Amino acid sequence: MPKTREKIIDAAWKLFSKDGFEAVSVRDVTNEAGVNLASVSYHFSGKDGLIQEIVAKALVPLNKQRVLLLKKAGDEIGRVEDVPLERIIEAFVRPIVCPEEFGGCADMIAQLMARYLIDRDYDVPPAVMESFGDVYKIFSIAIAEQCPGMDLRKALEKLVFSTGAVFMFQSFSGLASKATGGAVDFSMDDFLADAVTFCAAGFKS
Amino acid sequence: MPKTREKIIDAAWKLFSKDGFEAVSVRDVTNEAGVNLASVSYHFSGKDGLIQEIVAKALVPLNKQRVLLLKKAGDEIGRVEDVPLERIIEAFVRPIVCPEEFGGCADMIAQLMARYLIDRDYDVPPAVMESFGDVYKIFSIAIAEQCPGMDLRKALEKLVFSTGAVFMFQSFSGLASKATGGAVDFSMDDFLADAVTFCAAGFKS
DNA sequence: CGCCCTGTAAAACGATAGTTTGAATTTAGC
DNA sequence: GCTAAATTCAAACTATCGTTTTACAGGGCG
Repeated sequence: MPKTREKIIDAAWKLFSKDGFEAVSVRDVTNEAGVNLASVSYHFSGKDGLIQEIVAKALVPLNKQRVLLLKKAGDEIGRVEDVPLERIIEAFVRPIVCPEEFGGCADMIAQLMARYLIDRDYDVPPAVMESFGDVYKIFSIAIAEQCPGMDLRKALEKLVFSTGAVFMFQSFSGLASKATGGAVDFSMDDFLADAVTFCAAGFKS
Repeated sequence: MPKTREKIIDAAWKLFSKDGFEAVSVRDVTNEAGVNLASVSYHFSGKDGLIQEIVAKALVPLNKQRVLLLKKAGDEIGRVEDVPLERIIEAFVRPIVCPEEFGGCADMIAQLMARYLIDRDYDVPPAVMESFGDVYKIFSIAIAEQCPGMDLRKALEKLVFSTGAVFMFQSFSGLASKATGGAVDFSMDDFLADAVTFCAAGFKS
Protein backbone atom coordinates (compact mmCIF):
# COMPACT_ATOMS: atom_id res chain seq x y z
CA MET A 1 0.00 0.00 0.00
CA PRO A 2 1.72 3.16 -1.22
CA LYS A 3 1.88 6.23 0.94
CA THR A 4 -0.39 9.17 0.24
CA ARG A 5 2.46 11.29 -1.02
CA GLU A 6 3.42 8.72 -3.64
CA LYS A 7 -0.16 8.20 -4.71
CA ILE A 8 -0.50 11.92 -5.28
CA ILE A 9 2.67 12.06 -7.36
CA ASP A 10 1.56 9.15 -9.54
CA ALA A 11 -1.86 10.62 -10.16
CA ALA A 12 -0.49 14.11 -10.77
CA TRP A 13 2.10 12.82 -13.21
CA LYS A 14 -0.56 11.00 -15.16
CA LEU A 15 -3.08 13.83 -15.28
CA PHE A 16 -0.66 16.73 -15.75
CA SER A 17 1.05 15.10 -18.69
CA LYS A 18 -2.26 14.32 -20.31
CA ASP A 19 -4.11 17.59 -19.80
CA GLY A 20 -1.66 20.19 -18.56
CA PHE A 21 -1.09 21.98 -15.32
CA GLU A 22 -3.89 24.47 -15.54
CA ALA A 23 -6.59 22.16 -16.81
CA VAL A 24 -6.08 19.69 -13.99
CA SER A 25 -7.41 20.76 -10.59
CA VAL A 26 -6.17 19.67 -7.22
CA ARG A 27 -9.48 17.89 -6.83
CA ASP A 28 -8.86 15.95 -10.02
CA VAL A 29 -5.53 14.80 -8.68
CA THR A 30 -6.79 13.77 -5.27
CA ASN A 31 -9.77 11.96 -6.75
CA GLU A 32 -7.53 10.05 -9.14
CA ALA A 33 -5.19 9.23 -6.28
CA GLY A 34 -8.00 8.33 -3.92
CA VAL A 35 -6.79 10.63 -1.19
CA ASN A 36 -8.16 13.63 0.62
CA LEU A 37 -8.21 17.04 -0.99
CA ALA A 38 -6.19 18.71 1.74
CA SER A 39 -3.29 16.30 1.46
CA VAL A 40 -1.84 18.20 -1.50
CA SER A 41 -1.49 21.33 0.58
CA TYR A 42 -0.17 19.24 3.45
CA HIS A 43 2.50 17.33 1.55
CA PHE A 44 3.48 19.82 -1.16
CA SER A 45 2.36 23.10 0.38
CA GLY A 46 -0.03 23.74 -2.48
CA LYS A 47 -0.51 23.04 -6.14
CA ASP A 48 2.56 24.96 -7.24
CA GLY A 49 4.75 22.84 -5.01
CA LEU A 50 3.26 19.70 -6.51
CA ILE A 51 3.92 20.95 -10.01
CA GLN A 52 7.54 21.69 -9.21
CA GLU A 53 7.93 18.22 -7.75
CA ILE A 54 6.44 16.59 -10.84
CA VAL A 55 8.49 18.60 -13.27
CA ALA A 56 11.71 17.93 -11.44
CA LYS A 57 10.89 14.24 -11.33
CA ALA A 58 10.35 14.28 -15.09
CA LEU A 59 13.09 16.50 -16.43
CA VAL A 60 16.08 15.94 -14.19
CA PRO A 61 16.24 12.19 -14.97
CA LEU A 62 15.70 13.01 -18.63
CA ASN A 63 18.72 15.27 -18.72
CA LYS A 64 20.72 12.86 -16.60
CA GLN A 65 19.96 10.14 -19.13
CA ARG A 66 21.14 12.31 -21.99
CA VAL A 67 24.47 12.92 -20.35
CA LEU A 68 24.75 9.24 -19.45
CA LEU A 69 24.13 8.13 -23.02
CA LEU A 70 26.78 10.49 -24.30
CA LYS A 71 29.26 9.27 -21.73
CA LYS A 72 28.44 5.66 -22.59
CA ALA A 73 29.06 6.34 -26.24
CA GLY A 74 32.38 7.89 -25.30
CA ASP A 75 33.37 4.79 -23.35
CA GLU A 76 32.49 2.54 -26.27
CA ILE A 77 34.49 4.55 -28.74
CA GLY A 78 37.37 5.19 -26.42
CA ARG A 79 37.46 8.96 -26.11
CA VAL A 80 34.55 11.30 -25.74
CA GLU A 81 36.10 13.54 -28.36
CA ASP A 82 35.77 10.80 -30.97
CA VAL A 83 32.06 10.12 -30.65
CA PRO A 84 30.55 10.68 -34.08
CA LEU A 85 27.96 13.38 -34.51
CA GLU A 86 25.09 10.99 -35.05
CA ARG A 87 25.74 9.29 -31.73
CA ILE A 88 25.85 12.62 -29.92
CA ILE A 89 22.53 13.62 -31.36
CA GLU A 90 21.00 10.29 -30.63
CA ALA A 91 22.04 10.61 -27.00
CA PHE A 92 20.39 13.99 -26.97
CA VAL A 93 17.20 12.95 -28.68
CA ARG A 94 16.51 9.40 -27.58
CA PRO A 95 15.40 10.13 -24.02
CA ILE A 96 12.71 12.40 -25.40
CA VAL A 97 11.46 10.03 -28.06
CA CYS A 98 11.73 6.84 -26.01
CA PRO A 99 11.31 7.89 -22.39
CA GLU A 100 10.18 4.43 -21.36
CA GLU A 101 13.72 3.18 -21.88
CA PHE A 102 15.02 4.90 -18.82
CA GLY A 103 12.56 3.90 -16.23
CA GLY A 104 8.82 4.05 -16.48
CA CYS A 105 8.26 7.67 -17.39
CA ALA A 106 5.07 8.20 -19.30
CA ASP A 107 5.24 8.74 -23.03
CA MET A 108 3.85 12.21 -22.55
CA ILE A 109 7.16 13.63 -21.46
CA ALA A 110 7.63 15.76 -24.55
CA GLN A 111 4.26 17.36 -24.11
CA LEU A 112 4.88 17.90 -20.42
CA MET A 113 8.21 19.49 -21.18
CA ALA A 114 6.85 21.71 -23.92
CA ARG A 115 4.02 22.81 -21.75
CA TYR A 116 6.31 23.66 -18.92
CA LEU A 117 8.57 25.70 -21.12
CA ILE A 118 5.75 27.66 -22.65
CA ASP A 119 3.75 28.27 -19.50
CA ARG A 120 6.19 30.68 -17.97
CA ASP A 121 3.98 31.26 -14.96
CA TYR A 122 5.59 28.38 -13.15
CA ASP A 123 9.08 28.84 -11.82
CA VAL A 124 11.68 26.40 -12.99
CA PRO A 125 13.08 24.61 -9.94
CA PRO A 126 16.82 25.17 -9.51
CA ALA A 127 17.58 21.48 -9.94
CA VAL A 128 15.83 21.45 -13.31
CA MET A 129 17.54 24.62 -14.40
CA GLU A 130 20.88 23.22 -13.45
CA SER A 131 20.32 19.96 -15.30
CA PHE A 132 19.45 21.85 -18.47
CA GLY A 133 22.51 23.98 -18.07
CA ASP A 134 24.68 20.87 -17.78
CA VAL A 135 23.15 19.25 -20.84
CA TYR A 136 23.47 22.26 -23.07
CA LYS A 137 27.03 22.86 -21.98
CA ILE A 138 28.25 19.28 -22.33
CA PHE A 139 26.53 18.64 -25.63
CA SER A 140 27.48 21.89 -27.28
CA ILE A 141 31.11 21.23 -26.41
CA ALA A 142 30.96 17.70 -27.79
CA ILE A 143 29.33 18.92 -30.96
CA ALA A 144 31.69 21.81 -31.49
CA GLU A 145 34.51 19.32 -31.29
CA GLN A 146 32.94 17.17 -34.00
CA CYS A 147 32.25 20.07 -36.30
CA PRO A 148 35.51 21.89 -37.02
CA GLY A 149 35.10 25.60 -37.29
CA MET A 150 31.84 25.73 -35.41
CA ASP A 151 31.90 27.86 -32.30
CA LEU A 152 30.06 27.05 -29.11
CA ARG A 153 27.40 29.59 -29.80
CA LYS A 154 26.42 28.08 -33.13
CA ALA A 155 26.53 24.61 -31.63
CA LEU A 156 24.14 25.68 -28.95
CA GLU A 157 21.84 27.29 -31.47
CA LYS A 158 21.68 24.15 -33.55
CA LEU A 159 21.11 22.15 -30.43
CA VAL A 160 18.07 24.28 -29.80
CA PHE A 161 16.92 23.65 -33.37
CA SER A 162 17.24 19.94 -32.78
CA THR A 163 15.37 20.06 -29.55
CA GLY A 164 12.56 21.92 -31.21
CA ALA A 165 12.44 19.55 -34.15
CA VAL A 166 12.03 16.52 -31.98
CA PHE A 167 10.14 18.16 -29.26
CA MET A 168 7.18 19.47 -31.11
CA PHE A 169 6.93 16.47 -33.32
CA GLN A 170 4.36 14.68 -31.23
CA SER A 171 2.18 17.74 -31.01
CA PHE A 172 2.51 18.57 -34.65
CA SER A 173 2.08 15.12 -36.03
CA GLY A 174 -1.29 15.02 -34.37
CA LEU A 175 -2.37 18.22 -36.03
CA ALA A 176 -0.83 17.38 -39.36
CA SER A 177 -2.58 14.07 -39.31
CA LYS A 178 -5.89 15.77 -38.67
CA ALA A 179 -5.26 18.49 -41.24
CA THR A 180 -4.29 16.12 -44.02
CA GLY A 181 -7.01 13.64 -43.22
CA GLY A 182 -4.97 10.93 -41.53
CA ALA A 183 -2.29 10.73 -44.20
CA VAL A 184 0.45 10.68 -41.57
CA ASP A 185 1.19 7.68 -39.41
CA PHE A 186 4.70 7.57 -37.97
CA SER A 187 6.39 4.80 -36.07
CA MET A 188 8.69 5.84 -33.26
CA ASP A 189 11.62 3.76 -34.47
CA ASP A 190 11.62 5.26 -37.92
CA PHE A 191 11.05 8.61 -36.38
CA LEU A 192 14.08 8.46 -34.12
CA ALA A 193 16.34 7.47 -37.00
CA ASP A 194 14.90 10.17 -39.24
CA ALA A 195 15.22 12.80 -36.56
CA VAL A 196 18.87 11.93 -35.94
CA THR A 197 19.64 12.00 -39.65
CA PHE A 198 17.83 15.27 -40.10
CA CYS A 199 19.59 16.99 -37.22
CA ALA A 200 23.01 15.56 -38.04
CA ALA A 201 22.77 16.95 -41.55
CA GLY A 202 21.78 20.27 -40.07
CA PHE A 203 24.85 20.29 -37.87
CA LYS A 204 27.15 19.45 -40.72
CA SER A 205 25.79 22.28 -42.85
CA MET B 1 -12.31 55.73 -32.15
CA PRO B 2 -12.33 52.01 -32.74
CA LYS B 3 -15.43 49.97 -32.17
CA THR B 4 -15.75 47.81 -29.09
CA ARG B 5 -15.30 44.62 -31.07
CA GLU B 6 -11.96 45.76 -32.49
CA LYS B 7 -10.76 46.97 -29.13
CA ILE B 8 -11.47 43.55 -27.67
CA ILE B 9 -9.61 41.77 -30.45
CA ASP B 10 -6.57 44.00 -30.04
CA ALA B 11 -6.46 43.51 -26.30
CA ALA B 12 -7.10 39.77 -26.53
CA TRP B 13 -4.37 39.30 -29.11
CA LYS B 14 -1.91 41.12 -26.93
CA LEU B 15 -2.75 39.33 -23.70
CA PHE B 16 -3.32 35.85 -25.09
CA SER B 17 -0.01 35.75 -26.88
CA LYS B 18 1.79 36.97 -23.81
CA ASP B 19 0.20 34.82 -21.12
CA GLY B 20 -1.85 32.12 -22.82
CA PHE B 21 -5.51 31.42 -23.21
CA GLU B 22 -6.18 30.00 -19.80
CA ALA B 23 -4.16 32.46 -17.77
CA VAL B 24 -5.94 35.46 -19.28
CA SER B 25 -9.47 36.04 -18.02
CA VAL B 26 -12.29 37.76 -19.85
CA ARG B 27 -12.00 40.49 -17.26
CA ASP B 28 -8.33 40.98 -18.10
CA VAL B 29 -9.24 41.43 -21.73
CA THR B 30 -12.09 43.86 -21.16
CA ASN B 31 -10.05 45.89 -18.69
CA GLU B 32 -7.17 46.13 -21.15
CA ALA B 33 -9.60 47.09 -23.89
CA GLY B 34 -11.46 49.53 -21.70
CA VAL B 35 -14.84 48.01 -22.46
CA ASN B 36 -17.56 46.35 -20.49
CA LEU B 37 -17.21 42.78 -19.29
CA ALA B 38 -20.36 41.54 -20.97
CA SER B 39 -19.30 42.71 -24.41
CA VAL B 40 -17.18 39.62 -24.97
CA SER B 41 -20.19 37.39 -24.60
CA TYR B 42 -22.19 39.76 -26.75
CA HIS B 43 -19.76 40.04 -29.66
CA PHE B 44 -18.10 36.63 -29.59
CA SER B 45 -20.64 34.53 -27.72
CA GLY B 46 -18.16 33.80 -24.99
CA LYS B 47 -14.48 33.38 -24.36
CA ASP B 48 -14.12 30.33 -26.61
CA GLY B 49 -15.52 32.26 -29.53
CA LEU B 50 -13.04 35.05 -28.89
CA ILE B 51 -10.17 32.59 -28.81
CA GLN B 52 -11.22 31.06 -32.11
CA GLU B 53 -11.44 34.50 -33.63
CA ILE B 54 -7.96 35.42 -32.42
CA VAL B 55 -6.40 32.19 -33.55
CA ALA B 56 -7.96 32.35 -36.97
CA LYS B 57 -6.80 35.96 -37.31
CA ALA B 58 -3.26 34.88 -36.47
CA LEU B 59 -2.81 31.59 -38.26
CA VAL B 60 -4.81 31.83 -41.46
CA PRO B 61 -2.85 34.86 -42.71
CA LEU B 62 0.36 33.16 -41.63
CA ASN B 63 -0.36 30.12 -43.76
CA LYS B 64 -1.62 32.28 -46.59
CA GLN B 65 1.67 34.16 -46.52
CA ARG B 66 3.65 30.94 -46.67
CA VAL B 67 1.83 29.82 -49.79
CA LEU B 68 2.18 33.29 -51.29
CA LEU B 69 5.94 33.38 -50.74
CA LEU B 70 6.32 29.99 -52.37
CA LYS B 71 4.24 31.08 -55.33
CA LYS B 72 6.22 34.30 -55.62
CA ALA B 73 9.48 32.34 -55.65
CA GLY B 74 8.01 30.17 -58.40
CA ASP B 75 7.15 33.21 -60.47
CA GLU B 76 10.65 34.59 -60.09
CA ILE B 77 12.30 31.38 -61.13
CA GLY B 78 9.85 30.60 -63.85
CA ARG B 79 8.34 27.31 -62.81
CA VAL B 80 7.27 26.27 -59.32
CA GLU B 81 9.01 22.96 -59.85
CA ASP B 82 12.37 24.69 -60.17
CA VAL B 83 12.36 26.59 -56.90
CA PRO B 84 15.44 25.53 -54.98
CA LEU B 85 15.02 23.85 -51.64
CA GLU B 86 16.34 26.73 -49.62
CA ARG B 87 13.74 29.07 -51.07
CA ILE B 88 10.98 26.64 -50.30
CA ILE B 89 12.05 26.39 -46.71
CA GLU B 90 12.48 30.10 -46.39
CA ALA B 91 8.92 30.58 -47.60
CA PHE B 92 7.83 28.13 -44.98
CA VAL B 93 9.84 29.58 -42.13
CA ARG B 94 9.97 33.32 -42.70
CA PRO B 95 6.37 34.15 -41.76
CA ILE B 96 6.99 32.58 -38.37
CA VAL B 97 10.29 34.24 -37.69
CA CYS B 98 9.41 37.63 -39.14
CA PRO B 99 5.65 37.96 -38.75
CA GLU B 100 5.81 41.74 -38.88
CA GLU B 101 6.68 41.54 -42.58
CA PHE B 102 3.20 40.53 -43.57
CA GLY B 103 1.09 43.08 -41.88
CA GLY B 104 1.22 44.11 -38.31
CA CYS B 105 0.90 40.83 -36.50
CA ALA B 106 2.62 40.85 -33.14
CA ASP B 107 5.95 39.14 -32.78
CA MET B 108 4.41 36.65 -30.41
CA ILE B 109 2.93 34.59 -33.17
CA ALA B 110 5.17 31.59 -32.64
CA GLN B 111 4.32 31.44 -29.00
CA LEU B 112 0.64 31.86 -29.69
CA MET B 113 0.78 29.11 -32.25
CA ALA B 114 2.71 26.76 -30.01
CA ARG B 115 0.36 27.40 -27.20
CA TYR B 116 -2.63 26.67 -29.31
CA LEU B 117 -1.19 23.41 -30.51
CA ILE B 118 -0.37 22.26 -27.02
CA ASP B 119 -3.58 23.34 -25.33
CA ARG B 120 -5.75 20.83 -27.07
CA ASP B 121 -8.84 21.79 -25.13
CA TYR B 122 -9.72 24.38 -27.70
CA ASP B 123 -11.14 23.27 -31.02
CA VAL B 124 -9.28 24.26 -34.13
CA PRO B 125 -11.59 26.40 -36.27
CA PRO B 126 -12.28 24.82 -39.68
CA ALA B 127 -10.66 27.73 -41.50
CA VAL B 128 -7.45 27.26 -39.56
CA MET B 129 -7.50 23.52 -40.07
CA GLU B 130 -7.97 23.99 -43.77
CA SER B 131 -5.15 26.48 -44.10
CA PHE B 132 -2.77 24.10 -42.38
CA GLY B 133 -3.88 21.30 -44.65
CA ASP B 134 -3.19 23.46 -47.69
CA VAL B 135 0.25 24.46 -46.49
CA TYR B 136 1.39 20.98 -45.64
CA LYS B 137 0.09 19.61 -48.91
CA ILE B 138 1.56 22.28 -51.16
CA PHE B 139 4.92 22.38 -49.44
CA SER B 140 5.41 18.64 -49.16
CA ILE B 141 4.73 18.33 -52.89
CA ALA B 142 7.19 21.09 -53.72
CA ILE B 143 9.82 19.55 -51.50
CA ALA B 144 9.34 16.03 -52.77
CA GLU B 145 9.92 17.40 -56.24
CA GLN B 146 13.20 19.01 -55.21
CA CYS B 147 14.42 15.91 -53.42
CA PRO B 148 14.44 13.01 -55.87
CA GLY B 149 13.50 9.72 -54.30
CA MET B 150 11.76 11.26 -51.33
CA ASP B 151 8.13 10.31 -51.00
CA LEU B 152 5.42 12.65 -49.80
CA ARG B 153 5.29 11.04 -46.41
CA LYS B 154 8.93 11.67 -45.67
CA ALA B 155 8.63 15.18 -46.99
CA LEU B 156 5.80 15.82 -44.63
CA GLU B 157 7.72 14.38 -41.73
CA LYS B 158 10.71 16.60 -42.38
CA LEU B 159 8.41 19.55 -42.79
CA VAL B 160 7.19 18.84 -39.30
CA PHE B 161 10.78 18.66 -38.07
CA SER B 162 11.45 22.04 -39.60
CA THR B 163 8.38 23.57 -38.11
CA GLY B 164 9.39 22.32 -34.70
CA ALA B 165 12.93 23.57 -35.07
CA VAL B 166 11.82 27.09 -35.85
CA PHE B 167 8.75 27.06 -33.78
CA MET B 168 10.14 26.33 -30.42
CA PHE B 169 13.18 28.43 -30.92
CA GLN B 170 11.85 31.50 -29.20
CA SER B 171 10.67 29.53 -26.22
CA PHE B 172 13.82 27.50 -25.95
CA SER B 173 16.29 30.23 -26.50
CA GLY B 174 14.86 31.93 -23.47
CA LEU B 175 15.44 28.90 -21.34
CA ALA B 176 18.82 28.15 -22.84
CA SER B 177 19.85 31.70 -22.17
CA LYS B 178 18.78 31.43 -18.56
CA ALA B 179 20.31 27.97 -18.09
CA THR B 180 23.68 28.95 -19.50
CA GLY B 181 23.78 32.26 -17.72
CA GLY B 182 23.12 34.51 -20.68
CA ALA B 183 25.64 32.91 -22.99
CA VAL B 184 23.11 32.88 -25.82
CA ASP B 185 21.99 35.97 -27.61
CA PHE B 186 20.56 35.41 -31.06
CA SER B 187 19.60 37.92 -33.65
CA MET B 188 16.59 37.18 -35.77
CA ASP B 189 18.36 37.76 -39.07
CA ASP B 190 21.12 35.31 -38.32
CA PHE B 191 18.57 32.98 -36.90
CA LEU B 192 16.46 32.87 -40.03
CA ALA B 193 19.46 32.14 -42.21
CA ASP B 194 20.73 29.48 -39.83
CA ALA B 195 17.34 27.85 -39.56
CA VAL B 196 16.98 27.67 -43.33
CA THR B 197 20.44 26.18 -43.71
CA PHE B 198 19.84 23.72 -40.93
CA CYS B 199 16.53 22.51 -42.32
CA ALA B 200 17.71 22.41 -45.93
CA ALA B 201 20.58 20.15 -44.95
CA GLY B 202 18.12 17.97 -43.12
CA PHE B 203 15.97 17.64 -46.20
CA LYS B 204 18.90 16.76 -48.39
CA SER B 205 20.00 14.02 -46.01
C1' DC C 1 -44.57 59.66 -31.16
C1' DG C 2 -44.11 54.77 -30.55
C1' DC C 3 -41.73 50.68 -31.78
C1' DC C 4 -37.83 47.81 -32.63
C1' DC C 5 -33.17 46.69 -32.99
C1' DT C 6 -28.29 47.24 -31.73
C1' DG C 7 -25.10 48.15 -28.38
C1' DT C 8 -23.40 49.19 -23.68
C1' DA C 9 -23.63 49.21 -18.55
C1' DA C 10 -23.76 47.49 -13.75
C1' DA C 11 -24.79 43.82 -11.02
C1' DA C 12 -25.53 39.33 -9.75
C1' DC C 13 -25.39 34.27 -10.68
C1' DG C 14 -23.73 29.59 -10.33
C1' DA C 15 -19.70 26.98 -10.69
C1' DT C 16 -15.18 25.91 -9.60
C1' DA C 17 -10.65 27.05 -8.16
C1' DG C 18 -6.86 26.62 -4.30
C1' DT C 19 -6.46 26.88 0.41
C1' DT C 20 -7.46 26.60 5.36
C1' DT C 21 -9.68 24.96 9.48
C1' DG C 22 -10.33 22.06 13.33
C1' DA C 23 -11.55 17.72 14.78
C1' DA C 24 -10.66 12.78 14.27
C1' DT C 25 -7.48 9.33 13.54
C1' DT C 26 -3.23 6.93 12.98
C1' DT C 27 1.57 6.42 13.96
C1' DA C 28 5.83 6.35 16.57
C1' DG C 29 8.66 6.81 20.78
C1' DC C 30 9.32 5.98 25.51
C1' DG D 1 -0.13 1.70 27.19
C1' DC D 2 0.27 6.42 27.22
C1' DT D 3 1.56 10.65 25.11
C1' DA D 4 2.65 13.56 21.45
C1' DA D 5 3.52 14.25 16.93
C1' DA D 6 2.10 13.25 12.28
C1' DT D 7 -1.43 12.49 9.14
C1' DT D 8 -6.12 12.17 7.30
C1' DC D 9 -10.65 13.80 6.91
C1' DA D 10 -15.05 16.48 5.97
C1' DA D 11 -16.34 20.94 5.66
C1' DA D 12 -16.12 25.64 5.02
C1' DC D 13 -13.70 29.79 3.25
C1' DT D 14 -12.28 33.20 -0.03
C1' DA D 15 -11.40 34.43 -4.54
C1' DT D 16 -12.13 34.30 -9.29
C1' DC D 17 -13.97 32.41 -13.28
C1' DG D 18 -17.35 32.76 -17.54
C1' DT D 19 -21.89 33.83 -18.19
C1' DT D 20 -26.47 35.81 -17.69
C1' DT D 21 -29.70 39.05 -16.40
C1' DT D 22 -31.82 43.34 -16.41
C1' DA D 23 -31.93 47.99 -17.39
C1' DC D 24 -30.84 51.87 -20.14
C1' DA D 25 -29.36 54.85 -24.19
C1' DG D 26 -29.53 55.93 -28.94
C1' DG D 27 -30.98 55.59 -33.94
C1' DG D 28 -33.73 54.36 -37.99
C1' DC D 29 -38.44 54.06 -39.53
C1' DG D 30 -43.39 53.59 -40.09
